[in-house]
Amino acid sequence: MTSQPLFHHPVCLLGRLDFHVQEQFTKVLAPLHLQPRQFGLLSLLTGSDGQSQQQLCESLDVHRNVMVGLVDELEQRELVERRRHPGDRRAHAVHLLPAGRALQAQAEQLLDELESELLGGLDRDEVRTLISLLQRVSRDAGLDLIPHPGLTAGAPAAGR
Amino acid sequence: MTSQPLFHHPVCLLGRLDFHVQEQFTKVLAPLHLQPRQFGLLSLLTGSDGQSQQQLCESLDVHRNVMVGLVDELEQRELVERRRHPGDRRAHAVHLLPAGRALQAQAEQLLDELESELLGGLDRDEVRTLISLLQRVSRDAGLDLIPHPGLTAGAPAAGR
DNA sequence: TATTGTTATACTCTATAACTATA
DNA sequence: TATAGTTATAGAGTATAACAATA
Repeated sequence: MTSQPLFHHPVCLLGRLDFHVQEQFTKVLAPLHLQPRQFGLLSLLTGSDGQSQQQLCESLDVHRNVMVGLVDELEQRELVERRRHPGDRRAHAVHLLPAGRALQAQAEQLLDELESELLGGLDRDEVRTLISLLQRVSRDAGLDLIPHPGLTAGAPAAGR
Repeated sequence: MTSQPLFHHPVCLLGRLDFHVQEQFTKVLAPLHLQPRQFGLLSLLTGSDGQSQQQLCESLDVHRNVMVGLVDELEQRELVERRRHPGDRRAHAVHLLPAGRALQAQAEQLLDELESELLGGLDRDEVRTLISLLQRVSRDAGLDLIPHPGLTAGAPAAGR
């Protein structure tokens, strides 16, 4: 036993790396007063504005009570706005405001820089390989990486 | 924008996958009444018995107050034992008891099975590549994967 | 003076349940 | 009856500080 057996386990390796990465991610976003999940929320809206809180919950994998607080804070800061949902009067349609779009772009740039640092030791092909392998494992585990409606089965599966 | 932009980010992809993986890991260990960190603790002792709580803290990346509780429970279950530390009377030397060694082996087998499931969609080379890439990124980030003393620099670096 | 282990306290996060208004 | 959003409450988990024994 010359080297640490614990981190021969992919599960442990993944756990330790992710812990560090999420910590860095949180630190990078802190000056923008954004939590990672709030960044995720803004990013989802960038892709498809006006989703209900329930839809956002499923994509972000948080409970709906938590979503209330996330949207509350973003709405107070006028980054996001609750409007009437067309077609379901129980639901709110969450819309991105200009300041929210701008902040998301800013955050995304910081994230890109962080990822450049984290993956700086790998070349382009290795980065592509790593992402592709993580995506495959995720999909095999049944995680929705493309939570858009209407893509139930046989989706185009970009880059696999 | 046809596919979800959030999970093009390695940081988000890693986070979501790890969340799922750690959840599965926790479920798999539950019948043994072991938390992932307790498994980690037992595994560290398997590699090198009699470490101080402080040493275990650094390897597992938990605070020393948390370690007290982890060892407490394992000691109550007679999986582990606190003995006098030779050379430092402030410290405790944590030793693995036979039942602890047996339980660790059992847990490790369950973990191996989980990993086979999780990585079942990849072939041998792909698994090796994934682990190797994760290890490189971890090392580049300064994470100690081989926390053994005396291996400060120029370690053999298995599989890199 | 610094460090190991320990305990107590406060704070954050999360999970559960209940409620309302709609469907 | 079931669902979207909200609120309140309790529990788990975490971080901070303080303490005794030893270095």
